[in-house]
Amino acid sequence: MAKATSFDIAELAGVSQPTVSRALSGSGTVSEATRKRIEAIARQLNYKVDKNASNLRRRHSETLALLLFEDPTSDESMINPFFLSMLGSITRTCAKRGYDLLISFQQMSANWHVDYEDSRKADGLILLGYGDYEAYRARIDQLVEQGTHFVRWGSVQPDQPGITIGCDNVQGGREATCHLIGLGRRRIAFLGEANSRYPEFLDRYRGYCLAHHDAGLAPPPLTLQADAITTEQSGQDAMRRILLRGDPPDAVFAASDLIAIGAMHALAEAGLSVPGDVAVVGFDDITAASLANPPLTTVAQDARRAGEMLVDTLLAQLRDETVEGATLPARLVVRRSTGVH
Amino acid sequence: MAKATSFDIAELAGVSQPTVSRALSGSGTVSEATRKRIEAIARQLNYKVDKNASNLRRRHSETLALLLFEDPTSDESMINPFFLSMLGSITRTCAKRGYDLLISFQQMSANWHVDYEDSRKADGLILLGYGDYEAYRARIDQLVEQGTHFVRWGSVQPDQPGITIGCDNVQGGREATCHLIGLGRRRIAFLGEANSRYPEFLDRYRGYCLAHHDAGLAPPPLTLQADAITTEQSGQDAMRRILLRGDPPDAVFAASDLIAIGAMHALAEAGLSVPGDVAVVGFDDITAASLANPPLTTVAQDARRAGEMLVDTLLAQLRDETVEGATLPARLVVRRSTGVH
DNA sequence: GAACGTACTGAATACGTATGTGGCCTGCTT
DNA sequence: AAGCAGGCCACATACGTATTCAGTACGTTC
Repeated sequence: MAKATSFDIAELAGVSQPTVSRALSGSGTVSEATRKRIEAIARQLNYKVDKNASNLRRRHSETLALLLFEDPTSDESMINPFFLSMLGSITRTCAKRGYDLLISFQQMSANWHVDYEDSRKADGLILLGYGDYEAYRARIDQLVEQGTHFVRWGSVQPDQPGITIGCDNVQGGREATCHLIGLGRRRIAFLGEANSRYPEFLDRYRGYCLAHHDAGLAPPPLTLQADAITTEQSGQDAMRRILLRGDPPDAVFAASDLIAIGAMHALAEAGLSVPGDVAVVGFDDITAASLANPPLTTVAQDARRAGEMLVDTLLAQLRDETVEGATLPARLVVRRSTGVH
Repeated sequence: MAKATSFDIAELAGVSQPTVSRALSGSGTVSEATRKRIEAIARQLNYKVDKNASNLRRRHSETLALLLFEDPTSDESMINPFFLSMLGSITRTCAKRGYDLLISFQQMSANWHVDYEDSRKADGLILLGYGDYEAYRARIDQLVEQGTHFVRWGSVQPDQPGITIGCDNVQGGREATCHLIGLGRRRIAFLGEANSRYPEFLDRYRGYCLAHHDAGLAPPPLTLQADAITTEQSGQDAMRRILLRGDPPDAVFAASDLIAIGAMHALAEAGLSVPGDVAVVGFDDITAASLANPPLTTVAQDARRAGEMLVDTLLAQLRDETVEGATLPARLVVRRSTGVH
């Protein structure tokens, strides 16, 4: 049986096709009686508006596209857990607003930027992805230039093109470090790239430095810092390197939970206890943080709120409202890895 | 600047619109010279085929929809980690095959079933969701009746409507339990609903019983079984209940990793060591399993393979090929929670 | 009773692409 | 020289909906 069209309904109802369209979209001025009749027939025929035809005519798709980039180096099956938790919030917010969500995991090398809005598959784009901002800056510039509607999750910087929403990584790093200082720790290591490739990490590192300053302490020495990307293995390696330098730290602030968990493994290897010898704080509050042993103190980003804001900001932009980026507060979640019950 | 259409290109190239369409779709008989010319102009105008118009005309959308249901009871922000890992594989496979992916997290109460294919937003559906099969059986029947194209991940049963792909939960449960028996454990608890609401859990329970039979042991007593759904809290509660019955087990086979991790917390509370006093095995091999302390022995489902099979089976179905469900093997991953290094 | 507003509906058309059909041209066969 | 095949292309049209415009019928007002 072929799919029912609005013409089929029109014929059965003894009206014209436009009347059917008006009756079902609710907006038109259609008498109550004919509307009831049309709706009944539509239900009976299991009629659904053809989205393609409708989108073509109305020139938008009621669909957003979520583009998740990854470092080309990361394991193919592995997705950053924090983004996954945001995914839930984004899909739910889209559903609430009546939008569909297209999803795509892109390597940054692919030229995703030419696709979704240009081909009218989506009305706007949500860009998600840690990482090497400079590497895709050119593509973002292109999006701005083309007038593509998009929002981005990431580190909020003053001179960025486009709309960016992110959490306050500086404040998060500051609170985490402040917490450790408050516990009497004075040799606090930082694990995570402290250069400009990962703006989030850089901000967290700056918060770490600021906390030292706040407390009137000397800036932490570079011997207490080691580069790591956000994998468990990388965190473990970084921790090992610091321990090899001798004179171990009494606390660790890791730029992500995965790094922190890797670091805890390295500490266990070295016979150091957590939090007895070394207190550990992570960042992100992924599921595994509360499941770790001991449960990991961490800085939580509000994934639900973040997803909502991304969607709602993008929708506002589609309505041609003036929108701007935002910074969400980070929240310290204290668990046993810093020795507090 | 308005978007370029195939007419614009046609005019600039001095040909008709159909020729542009044929040149760009590659299929038509267009001379090499004009094709090159058209392609150059298209690139210059940043032309992209309008998907809505194209889909309308061709009557399919090159898009699949992934519908993820959840128990209405589960926490809104929490998504089963195993499905998240499958998500990565599904999106990537879709991308490889040239399909887009729509995603939606549905409560089972919503009437998702009326939507995606009927409105031509997607050519087919992938249904993902643990859980109470009976509760949405009626909807699946309706999908079959309507001739909707879909595949489902779940427990493979003989009399099911539609195409189902799943992992061999019986074999997985059998191997896990066999592993524990091989370690000399004889009082092996099972955590997870052993009734029919969750067919996967039921299968794992059957594997657990079969392993006892294989080894010539008596069927395990019901005092060693406790119901749990797949959350950490529920696992912890279930383990506590069993411990309260006295005469603690020397091993635990949990129907999911989250349950197992909860159980380990309960064991730690009770002062029992893992694996010394009690060996623990989970199911799913979620990320947190390897991060747990001690790292959790578990039964891995091959998420990458599963995602590929779901997509490819669905695509074959769309090509009107005869397809059938399949069962993927499960693989035991031994870690320290069962005391083996 | 004429003029007019109101409430509803139908005819026509546009959205942008893909494809069936038929025509023109060139080059070749007999 | 007539016919024929094949390569290349244009014309016309279909896909299913949303919207503009114009019309009809009816009630209202003076």
